[in-house]
Amino acid sequence: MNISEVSKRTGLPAKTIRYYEEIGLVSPARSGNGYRSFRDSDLHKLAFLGRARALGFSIEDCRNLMTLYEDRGRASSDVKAIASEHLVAIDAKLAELRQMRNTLADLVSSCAGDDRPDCPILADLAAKSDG
Amino acid sequence: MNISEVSKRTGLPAKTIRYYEEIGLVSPARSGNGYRSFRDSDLHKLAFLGRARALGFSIEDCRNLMTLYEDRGRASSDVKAIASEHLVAIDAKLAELRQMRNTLADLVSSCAGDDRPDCPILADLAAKSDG
DNA sequence: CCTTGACCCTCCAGTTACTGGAACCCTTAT
DNA sequence: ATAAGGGTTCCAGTAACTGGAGGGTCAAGG
Repeated sequence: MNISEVSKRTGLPAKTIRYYEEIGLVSPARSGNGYRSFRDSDLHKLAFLGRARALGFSIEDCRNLMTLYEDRGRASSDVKAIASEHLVAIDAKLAELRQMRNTLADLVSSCAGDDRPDCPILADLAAKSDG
Repeated sequence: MNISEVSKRTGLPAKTIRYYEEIGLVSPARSGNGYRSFRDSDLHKLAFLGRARALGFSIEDCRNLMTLYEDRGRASSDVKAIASEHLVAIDAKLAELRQMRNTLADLVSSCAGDDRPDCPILADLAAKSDG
């Protein structure tokens, strides 16, 4: 299977697939002309990676998850540990974003948005808290 | 005022302040010994930048906001446009993160997390949807 | 046989917003 | 003289790709 077919089936850009090979996440065979020749197992791996990435796992997390996936003697606690840590990070990010969103939404709604210069958004950004 | 004092007052790392100078966001004077010599206006600008960055605005947004801030003839609509666009982006990011969080939380809670290999997390990542 | 178009390849540079570190200068106190 | 604690520049690295140049390969059509 050539790269464009794999790209179509996994939803990953060909560039990304080449990149994943470069960093050792997959190792497709090569045919005589130098083209990458993907086996079903490669396709599988790439699909796995795509889903893990879609859940926000870092490449290193993905690498570790993949290793666990291929280790029949793994402990599910190792998988859960990675996922739980990621969940904590997501929650932190969410809290931060929500905070930003609230502040920003307040500012936006308080700004007239007309052709005059007065602007609570700029006023807030310029505010010195030290009185 | 030397850089460490500015760093202390703005909460920005000295490295970051130097970086902001490098990309033209501030232009502190120099004293005879080559040290950066920050005026109050520089401090002001840096504090402004720090707050804008804390709201998640990109450096380019910050640059534009700063320009508007210094333009007495600005229209508040221009400021509002930048902020609104950013708000939309934040909302999109929030939606994406929430989705990830929900899926991930489900997976985490369904995993025993013991020393056995069976793991719904890996099962989900490996799932082929094409039946 | 030649060309055209759709593939594929490698390699290099750029993205975002810093951060770490090396190597070195300035100032003040001991 | 030296040591501590500032400051300086410049280079490299981070995360995960993405874009583009320059160039082979392959199948079909004339």
